[in-house]
Amino acid sequence: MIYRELFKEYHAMHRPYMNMLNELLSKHQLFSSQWGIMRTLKLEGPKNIVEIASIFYIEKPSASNLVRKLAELGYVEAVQGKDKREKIIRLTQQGETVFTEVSETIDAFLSSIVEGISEEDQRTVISALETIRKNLLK
Amino acid sequence: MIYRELFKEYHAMHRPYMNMLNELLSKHQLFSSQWGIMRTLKLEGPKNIVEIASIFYIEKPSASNLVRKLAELGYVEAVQGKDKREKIIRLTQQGETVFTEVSETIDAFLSSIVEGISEEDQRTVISALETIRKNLLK
DNA sequence: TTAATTAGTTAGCCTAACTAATTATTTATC
DNA sequence: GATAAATAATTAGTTAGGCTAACTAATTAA
Repeated sequence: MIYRELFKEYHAMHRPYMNMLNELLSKHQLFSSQWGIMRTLKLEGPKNIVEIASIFYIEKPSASNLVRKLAELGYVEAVQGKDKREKIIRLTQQGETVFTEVSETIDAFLSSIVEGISEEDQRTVISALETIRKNLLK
Repeated sequence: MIYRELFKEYHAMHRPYMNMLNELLSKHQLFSSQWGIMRTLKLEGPKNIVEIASIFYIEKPSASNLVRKLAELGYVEAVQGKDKREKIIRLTQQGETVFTEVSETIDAFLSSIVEGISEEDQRTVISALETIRKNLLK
């Protein structure tokens, strides 16, 4: 029954975490969902809408909307692929610059909130969360 | 930089988890936020709106709304305290019954998704999440 | 007694998701 | 090669689940 406590603590930390994350991102007119997309585009390269939806386990219209907002901010742009229906989304130059800036803020924030957790324990957490996700998807 | 991976995995599992949880709860017209309140009232006894807001790190109007919806479902009721402004919220008889029923479903679900994670590792995760929450709140 | 505080609600806003239906294009089938 | 089926993306409309500002009613402090 220890898992009860696990998910209780999970829910307890979620809102304070999201609130703080969004507060930090708001200085750049960003929200966590949009930031997630920027991070993915930076680390994994350009992606189309279907790919973005699948990476974040959201529906296409949700992904499409988030990308539209990022494009309005000037942080991403679409290039047409071979397939004329497809929009390949990538960071703009401005997006790259903002990413670098925000990345520092977020890194400082994240490293501050894991203070007191050993690297070994962090690895255990990663592996546990991964197991949970995989159990959910099967 | 291992914390980057930790929060990446955190976000990756969050949506599949919430989707499944809400799907299970929907059979009883419940959502995860409402379920959280029912669980708290069951395990910790009656609470007023301010206490509920503080436990879930949400604002008073948000707590008030969630309680109103639970009351409309007939799962909770308010009794007046000594202070006439105060509403002390508790589970109704129907709420108790539903809690027991749903609890079984949710327990089965949660235990299925932690399959493959040792109890020791689960304790490590709990302790890590708790550390993060406390770092966030200081 | 009056001012400040507190509990709760109402109204209106926003993010972040969803489904259903539509358009444009590509791929598969006959 | 024509047509049917599938796919990429969008539009329109809905919802949960938060938020702030402003309010009423009751309590506490000055």
